[in-house]
Amino acid sequence: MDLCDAREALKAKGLTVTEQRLAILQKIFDMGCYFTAKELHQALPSEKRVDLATVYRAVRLFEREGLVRCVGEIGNCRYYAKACIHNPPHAHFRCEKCGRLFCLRPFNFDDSKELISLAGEGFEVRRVTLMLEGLCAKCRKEQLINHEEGGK
Amino acid sequence: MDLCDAREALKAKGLTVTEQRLAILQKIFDMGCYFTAKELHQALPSEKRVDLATVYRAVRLFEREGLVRCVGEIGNCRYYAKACIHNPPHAHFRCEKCGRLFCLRPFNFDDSKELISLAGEGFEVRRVTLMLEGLCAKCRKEQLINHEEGGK
DNA sequence: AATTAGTTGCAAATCGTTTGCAGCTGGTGT
DNA sequence: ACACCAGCTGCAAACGATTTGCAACTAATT
Repeated sequence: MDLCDAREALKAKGLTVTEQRLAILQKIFDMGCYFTAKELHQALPSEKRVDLATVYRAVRLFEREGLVRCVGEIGNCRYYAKACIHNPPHAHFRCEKCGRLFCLRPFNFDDSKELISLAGEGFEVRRVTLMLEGLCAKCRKEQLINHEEGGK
Repeated sequence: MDLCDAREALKAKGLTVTEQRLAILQKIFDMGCYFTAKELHQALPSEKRVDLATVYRAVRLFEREGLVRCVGEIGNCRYYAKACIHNPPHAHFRCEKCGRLFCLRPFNFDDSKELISLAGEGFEVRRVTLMLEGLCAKCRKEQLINHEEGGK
């Protein structure tokens, strides 16, 4: 199943359809690669007055239902992405300098036997989070330039 | 360098040697696979009266200096491990049921060209965090048993 | 339309972590 | 041994993301 219509998705999961959930889920479908609960909340039209707590509750619910998945935790804040065949699991790169998060080329979850086999016998792997950290190309270049200038 | 003596390690890094840092770093060397700042704080002898804030500051400092590394963030809390050749980077598994964290067999950071190559040209990868999540063997077994009983 | 289980908004609570600040201490030069 | 000062520490308060209690509201069912 790979629904892009919020109402259909909620119904398919047997969830109560409310205005707030529709707005939140539709926004999730419209969002780019990843988002935080706060970004989601801010992206919602303010006249709808969806409470931040409601956004958190909805995201948690959608995560349990497999409509959304957590792609990483940075600082004390969680990043989510819509879970659908158009957005397969993939690694992320976080720049220590500018803080930006980059989506990397997908690693195939099912084929990545090697990653999953890291877990021992009897373990059930439901999620793999792969986060790389360091300097992005832009910040690395800037740092090199600064070093040169400083070294003169 | 792979020091196991707290005082030597601090000196080698050019850091001020204080009673508190000695106690904290020595405890880190004595700790098992991973620890949180709070666990570290609680593990310290209470008569020393090392403040929790001091522990946080020390851990952050040690991380910057490469004595310690962050192995993952779960919920809003960070897990650290001592960084030394006896404790090479390795994946972790977190059980969704019991919350336990397991150390998995190490993946070789230097050899894992494949993981690092996920980042694009020009990116500098300084850290790789690989976290698997799901059910540990014990919780999985318990769940199977419960399902059987429930299905009778 | 009545019922009810589930949902929402609001405010307050949590929890890990960070920070401001005044007092203390380690390391250096005398 | 002494004085000095940058850097640490303890304390309490601040912070930011997330969760929760509760009373009012609403979707789905009868």
